[in-house]
Amino acid sequence: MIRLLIADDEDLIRGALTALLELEEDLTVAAEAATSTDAVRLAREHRPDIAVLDLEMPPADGLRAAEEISAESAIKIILVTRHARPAVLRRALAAGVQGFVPKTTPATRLAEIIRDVAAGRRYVDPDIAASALTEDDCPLSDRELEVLRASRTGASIREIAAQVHLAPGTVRNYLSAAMAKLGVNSRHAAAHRAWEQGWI
Amino acid sequence: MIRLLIADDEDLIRGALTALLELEEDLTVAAEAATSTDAVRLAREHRPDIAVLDLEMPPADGLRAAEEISAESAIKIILVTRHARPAVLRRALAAGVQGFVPKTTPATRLAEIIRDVAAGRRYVDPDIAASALTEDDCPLSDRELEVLRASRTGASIREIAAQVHLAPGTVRNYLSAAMAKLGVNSRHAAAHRAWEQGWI
DNA sequence: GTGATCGCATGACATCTGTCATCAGGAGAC
DNA sequence: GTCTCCTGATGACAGATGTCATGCGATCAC
Repeated sequence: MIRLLIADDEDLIRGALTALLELEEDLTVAAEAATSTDAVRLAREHRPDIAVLDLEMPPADGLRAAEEISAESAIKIILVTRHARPAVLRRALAAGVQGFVPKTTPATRLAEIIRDVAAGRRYVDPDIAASALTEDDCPLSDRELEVLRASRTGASIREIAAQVHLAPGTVRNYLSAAMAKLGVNSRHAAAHRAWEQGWI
Repeated sequence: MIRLLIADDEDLIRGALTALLELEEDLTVAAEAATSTDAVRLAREHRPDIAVLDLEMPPADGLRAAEEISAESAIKIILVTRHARPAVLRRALAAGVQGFVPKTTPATRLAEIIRDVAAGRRYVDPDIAASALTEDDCPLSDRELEVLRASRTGASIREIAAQVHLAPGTVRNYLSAAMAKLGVNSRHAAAHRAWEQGWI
């Protein structure tokens, strides 16, 4: 019997996933978590074989939870995400996850993937993997990503500067560099583009 | 037996919901749709008792599908959404839906809600309904919403003007008015705020 | 040591944005 | 008819933003 931890912030989805997986003879849901912190705690308490984590989960995202769980245990991790971009996959693999499943995967496949991972194999969505190999990597530096992230809410240069503890002029330089790299001419367009690509 | 149409663009979620609902003795899933256009078509073909539609669904959103379905048939509609804001609820009720269910609803409740709606009652998430009654309505005019919508991707005034077929100066006026109403001082912050509120 | 590179900052300049006052043409109200 | 709204448009102005050249210190290779 493969024991699972299911983590998703949306009760409806989490419950539906649990129902789906409990239909399988060899799978059982040992615990459910609605937040990334709960996921880490419940993984520690219940020691499931596999943790199925949603990527989009407050307060820290599922990636952070995945890092923590795999750092302190041998629990295998399958990351489920709506925002399946090559960049996200890269980050997920770096965090030590064994499975990467976009929400566009047919529901019937999920149980098979779980069994695969339980058997020690890895699973990565083939489409995403293919794009990850061909697509360009993120050309932005850490600082550039940081200021772009801060500008997503429409903040002014001054506000961004305060947030990242830099001089306003410096912020403008980073934004300018990012805009040039992304081929746009406003930081808002740059932030939008970077978000689309899964870079921030 | 209550016959259902399930529409959600994410295969995994749709399949999980189907599994969840098929567990109930008196419910059966007659059709599944992955797009809003498919939802309309399958509703016409299969004549389910109730259509369970995800709000966030390409190409037109679930609201549009809900309008079309309820315009041409007596099929009852339950709208499921991640982005449950009072403004969205208002629009949903105007579109003629019988049930409004945020994805934070416990999975165990969904079947009960479906039975309620099938019995001719309405269901609206109580929290959202309460906020809808107390919270301020959207203060923005149609034009203001239109230009804000167009500015979400970080477009320049000139690009927005081209999109909405107005003079650049006029666009600036509308944006300025919207910014004043929302208490911010950049159109990007205004667009972000309006999006947060579910107005665009 | 020297030199190269990198991260952070500054200042000058042209352009874009946001604000505001104003105007022209319709649509209704009376 | 006149008067009043409303939508769309224009122009002027201040301030914010994007671009670019430059400076300064720390680090690293040699």
